[in-house]
Amino acid sequence: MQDVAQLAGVSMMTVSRVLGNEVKVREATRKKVQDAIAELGYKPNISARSLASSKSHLIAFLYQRPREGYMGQLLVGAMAKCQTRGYNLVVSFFDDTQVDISSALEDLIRSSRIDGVILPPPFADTDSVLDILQRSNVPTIRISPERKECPFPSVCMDETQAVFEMTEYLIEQGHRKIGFIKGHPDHSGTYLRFRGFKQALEKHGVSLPAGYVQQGFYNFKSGFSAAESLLAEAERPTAIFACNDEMAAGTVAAVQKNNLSVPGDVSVVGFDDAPIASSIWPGLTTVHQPIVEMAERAADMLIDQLTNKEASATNEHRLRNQMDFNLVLRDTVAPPTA
Amino acid sequence: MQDVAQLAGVSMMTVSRVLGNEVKVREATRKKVQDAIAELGYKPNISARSLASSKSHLIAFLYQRPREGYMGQLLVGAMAKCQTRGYNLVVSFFDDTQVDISSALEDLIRSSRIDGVILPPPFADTDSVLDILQRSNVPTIRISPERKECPFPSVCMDETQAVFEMTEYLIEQGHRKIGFIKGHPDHSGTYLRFRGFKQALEKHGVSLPAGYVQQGFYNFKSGFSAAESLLAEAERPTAIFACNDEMAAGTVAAVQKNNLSVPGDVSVVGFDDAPIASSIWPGLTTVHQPIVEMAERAADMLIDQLTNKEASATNEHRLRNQMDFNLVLRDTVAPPTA
DNA sequence: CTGAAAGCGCTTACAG
DNA sequence: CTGAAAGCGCTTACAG
Repeated sequence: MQDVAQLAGVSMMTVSRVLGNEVKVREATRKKVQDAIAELGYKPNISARSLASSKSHLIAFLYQRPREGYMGQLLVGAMAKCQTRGYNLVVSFFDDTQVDISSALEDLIRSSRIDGVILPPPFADTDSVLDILQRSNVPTIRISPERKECPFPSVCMDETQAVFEMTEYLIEQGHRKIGFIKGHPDHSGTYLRFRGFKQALEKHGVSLPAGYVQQGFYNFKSGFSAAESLLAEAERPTAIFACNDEMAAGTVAAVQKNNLSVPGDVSVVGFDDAPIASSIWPGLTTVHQPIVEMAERAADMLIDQLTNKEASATNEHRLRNQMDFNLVLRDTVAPPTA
Repeated sequence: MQDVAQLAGVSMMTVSRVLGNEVKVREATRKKVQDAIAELGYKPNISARSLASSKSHLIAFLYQRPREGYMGQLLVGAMAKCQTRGYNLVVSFFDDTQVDISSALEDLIRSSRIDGVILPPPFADTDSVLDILQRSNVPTIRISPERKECPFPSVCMDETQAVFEMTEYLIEQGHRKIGFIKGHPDHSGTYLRFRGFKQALEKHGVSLPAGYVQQGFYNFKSGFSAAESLLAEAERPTAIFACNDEMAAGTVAAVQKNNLSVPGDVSVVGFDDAPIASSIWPGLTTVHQPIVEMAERAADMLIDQLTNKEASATNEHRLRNQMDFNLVLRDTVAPPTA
């Protein structure tokens, strides 16, 4: 940094300001400094910066195991964005097996001196986690929370509307016997999605027998066995809506195992458009969540807040933190045969 | 740290030594310091440490896209270990699309001041990458490389032997018409595995028609189409060996699409025991690689080397850097029906 | 809009 | 085996 300052004929302070992207630098000065940086190939030392500013430039991502595909994509998005904006992402696994998530989280905050947190489901709605974060005053962005009253901003999608539209699509195709596989009860999406499903059935006067709703847990196995229950119903459903793609894949496997065909005998739809959706045969008809983009936006919002740019950006964020979905119609839906 | 030193009645220097786990501290002194640390709940500031020691405590993991399941598990292992040993893992994506991997890597080394690198396939055998790392003097551990002559240590598995044994198992079941789906030509495992396959066929006098070997690229789609080619052979194979689980899953789907059953008509085996292996139906018979453990060991070896513990540990590592595999016999293999 | 001074919390290198 | 001094490369807080 010394060298850069010397080459540009200014003080280190000015170089620091250029790097920090502050406004109070004359354009000509800024230009000189940037040229010097480029010429010397200078890269700031992150440790020194962290020490001096008592900011760690670390963002934590609180990960819980299920939903591999979904979490994997969130990670990709968050990491990419953090990387380009000069932050590092610390991924912390909190498994169900972990006895005391609260104290583990408190340790993490104190020892890693985290600047902020990205909170995917299910933690985006976990009171104990939210409490600690608020008390510790750690800037946080939630991803797809169910409850809106929390003071932390969030990025989300209208999951209820998405499921509503997909269910209407099934109904338009002629389906009247539609089974539903719920996700893990800890996850907000489970409720949001079920709500949309019921709204669509109601609107079109389609009934929902009790046996048509099965509990799943967002993984392949639970989808498989939930589907087996559905297929064993006296009135076999002609279509099955699974709350995510892993369970939809399990459903497809269960149908095939029972010597029935997808979509000939049973139509199947999922949710997420995770990698597995295009990795099974037939290709899964599903709701596309812009998962990578949601994570990128969450990281952007968080870093904006950390760098005090939120003042100017607040309005923009308020507007753009609800993302668009779209239905991906692949090959697992067809009109019912009977 | 001041406070800890004061409470323990020693200098900061001694506290630092206890933290660094150096030997030259009297047991009694060490005990006092550790008690003080515990009482105060002191956590060292990583930034300050990095700055003073000019070590970043950052380890890079060079990631390339295909093989989601395999890479995901490597990441889990490497992250967990780094976390417990006080390092942070920086995951760097290098896609094929990236024009110039070399200069991207050089940037990464200079700007992030990385202490070391974990190098999974295919980079473990990529000359340009290895050259830069050697020239830059960055400690590196390779995972499952093909070539042994490189000076960087590695952790591996006897993939050739594993495939040999799995192939013998198919032959024991009575299969004589066995198709093979290769992986991406850039990846070392592709060759190691094909070698074991051919050795087993040779030993048992089983022939291998040219059409029985198809090219795949470690993803579902390529496995699906490679399998379709195999199934179209005049003499349809009764078993198919796919070089990884994603391609094996694609193979299972292709068989089912052709109205054949697995394993009734065609047996299928994979390699890795990635999450997808137990996420399809029927459950995939495959070679279990201890992927998480391999990554943990690689991280351990690297950190040992960085903290100069290698002197004492060298021998142990030399001995234990080849991991054991085992065959996981699930439900995709049965004797041929004809 | 720019600069001189002090300090962030550790470790290195030297003494003893 | 332990300690006093200096410094790592930045930023903060204060001047001008």
